[in-house]
Amino acid sequence: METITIKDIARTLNLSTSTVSRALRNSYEINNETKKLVLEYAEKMNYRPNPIALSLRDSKSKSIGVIIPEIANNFFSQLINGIESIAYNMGYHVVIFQSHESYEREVANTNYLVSRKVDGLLVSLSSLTRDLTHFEELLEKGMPIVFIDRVPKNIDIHKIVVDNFFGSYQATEHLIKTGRRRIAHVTSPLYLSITTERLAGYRQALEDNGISFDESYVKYCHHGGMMLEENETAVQELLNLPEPPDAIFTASDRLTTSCMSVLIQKNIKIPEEMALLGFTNTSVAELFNPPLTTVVQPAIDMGHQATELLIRLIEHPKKPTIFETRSLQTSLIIRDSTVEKIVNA
Amino acid sequence: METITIKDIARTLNLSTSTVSRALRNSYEINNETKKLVLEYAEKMNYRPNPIALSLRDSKSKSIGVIIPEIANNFFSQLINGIESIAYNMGYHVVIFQSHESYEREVANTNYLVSRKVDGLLVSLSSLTRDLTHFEELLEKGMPIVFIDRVPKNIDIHKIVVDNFFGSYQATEHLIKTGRRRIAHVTSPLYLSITTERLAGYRQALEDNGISFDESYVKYCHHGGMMLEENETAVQELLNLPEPPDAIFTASDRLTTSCMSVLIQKNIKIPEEMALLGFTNTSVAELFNPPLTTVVQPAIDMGHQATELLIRLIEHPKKPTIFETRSLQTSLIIRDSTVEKIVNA
DNA sequence: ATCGTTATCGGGAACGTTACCAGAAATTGC
DNA sequence: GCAATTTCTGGTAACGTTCCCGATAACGAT
Repeated sequence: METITIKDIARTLNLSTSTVSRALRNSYEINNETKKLVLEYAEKMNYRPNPIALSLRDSKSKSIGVIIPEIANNFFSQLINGIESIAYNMGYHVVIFQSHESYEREVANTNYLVSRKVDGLLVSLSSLTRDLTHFEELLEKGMPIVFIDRVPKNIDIHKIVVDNFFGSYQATEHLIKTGRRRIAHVTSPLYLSITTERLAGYRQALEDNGISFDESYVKYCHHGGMMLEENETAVQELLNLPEPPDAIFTASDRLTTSCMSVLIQKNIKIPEEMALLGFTNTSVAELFNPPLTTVVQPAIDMGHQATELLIRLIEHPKKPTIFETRSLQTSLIIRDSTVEKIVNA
Repeated sequence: METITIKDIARTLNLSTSTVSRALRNSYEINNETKKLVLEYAEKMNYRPNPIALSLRDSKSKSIGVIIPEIANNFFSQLINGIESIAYNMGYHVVIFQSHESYEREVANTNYLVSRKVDGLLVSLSSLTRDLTHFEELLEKGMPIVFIDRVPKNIDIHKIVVDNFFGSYQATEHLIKTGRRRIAHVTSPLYLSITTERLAGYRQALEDNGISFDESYVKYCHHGGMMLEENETAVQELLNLPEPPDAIFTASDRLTTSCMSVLIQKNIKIPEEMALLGFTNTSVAELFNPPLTTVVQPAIDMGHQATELLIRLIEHPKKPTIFETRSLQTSLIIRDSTVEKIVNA
């Protein structure tokens, strides 16, 4: 039962490949009986067009490439689910690559996907990506790209983001309203847009509430929480401060869980000694000890929107003048890690 | 800066495509100066061979397909990381597809990957897959396939599994030794091999310790924990028993967290009223309330072994007589969800 | 000088598909 | 009844690459 081709059909049916091809595409210029003949035989033989041949011919592949830092992270895996559901419905396939927060792998993945003739790219930057020429070149060639969440700064691009400023503002405000004054912020490297935006929201919330911003309360982790030691020292440095914080606000998924892990390990009571609140999409935040107050991003919806936009760009390649930015809302889910429970005396 | 082909090189260098092709492959029958000329020009123009054309020609793609239930699950995302690292080093690319525990999507993904000419397949069955003809056909055609974890029963195949019997036995024994007698088992559908093996280990441990097996303590969840309601009723039915269990042993990742979620929701104290122990690879089990005792599978190593085996099968297509089964060990990590803490009086 | 070798290169086919260009047969119009 | 049109089908090139088969020249060897 080898795979059957148009040539095979043509041979057994005594037709030319052109005729078979057109019959299969239901072309108007083919006799109905011939069509029926071909279609039935193709059906019987379980004919499937060879996508490789099609790709080679049309240099397009009906597939979109996804480059993300890592899939073992609920935000990104939910994002992928959002991407897949739309792509699937619109007849596109999704090819996923992880950069593992490495610039080199991001570049390698990009090159490979391009040579594989993906029709478009969905990208969330690695935390170590500072140089963007690999994407800029593609953009100039006209490759449709939509960036998600971790988007480049200072380039005109299509992007799907959340209102990081507000999400961060709201979170910080919540901490202030629940009585915290010395709020630390553990975040990603400054050259990522999400970092500056979240930092700005945090800072604004502090200042709007009469708390002066203190740079020593801000820690930047370059590996996005992938290296526990980095996180550990960040937290330790915070604890060593003359006035250690009474709350930590973490800016990304990994950072949040690894900070919590460090706090537990150091036997610091949450929320009594230290409130904890973080950006994360973990599905099990309510199982944590204590259940974790989180800023969650609409990952699935972001995937939907990004994919819709990308496929629109692919199928209607217009003048690339208007770059679209869609900004979605985060939601703050309050649980026990920021609110002291009233213990019965 | 369009992509450059062998033809382009041939034209500008006044050579034939054959010569250029051979020069690039460093063939012996090409003059060293010509070689140098071609190689330097190719380098300068950043020539990259078109993998699509190569695939079409050789009907192989230097890529392997992965079909798993879902990536938003730590076991599978760790598995993927294991797969990727080996594949990457051996020059293969990895194409990931999710079945979302749906038989239809598993079949669709399989067909697509085959038409995309992947050189081999790594598969972990969906929980709703009972018919295996889509894989059996491929096997007969000689497609290299290695199954992982959720493997078919009653077929001769290559597979990487864990010693489910022992993992389960050990877990159940731990529950017994910590004083539990009425141990429930929440698991996947019976037609999955992991289900019967884990069930057998559970049963054996009970009987070896003088506890008779009671079918009413076993609940099968067909959607692998994807549907919370199914889980909820399972737990509720256990609680409604004349003698409700004092421990629940869950057999898979999703099942474990969703059971815990139900228990918390019903305000049942863990481990005092109910011990909980489950198969899961979640990286945050220690953050849970209480920290969760888990049976963890060596997911990354399983990915390594499966990929090594698969690539060996791809590159050395021998007689398919000897089917290899590699069985790895699980490890029981004891935390508070099964051990009552001594509370200060 | 003729022939077999060696070194070096080009031509063409093939992988599976579609699009363009023709051409034959059938049908229409007058 | 003949030209014009419609209806249907076939041939071929092209996408990028490799490989098989020849071809050409130079070079000794006989």
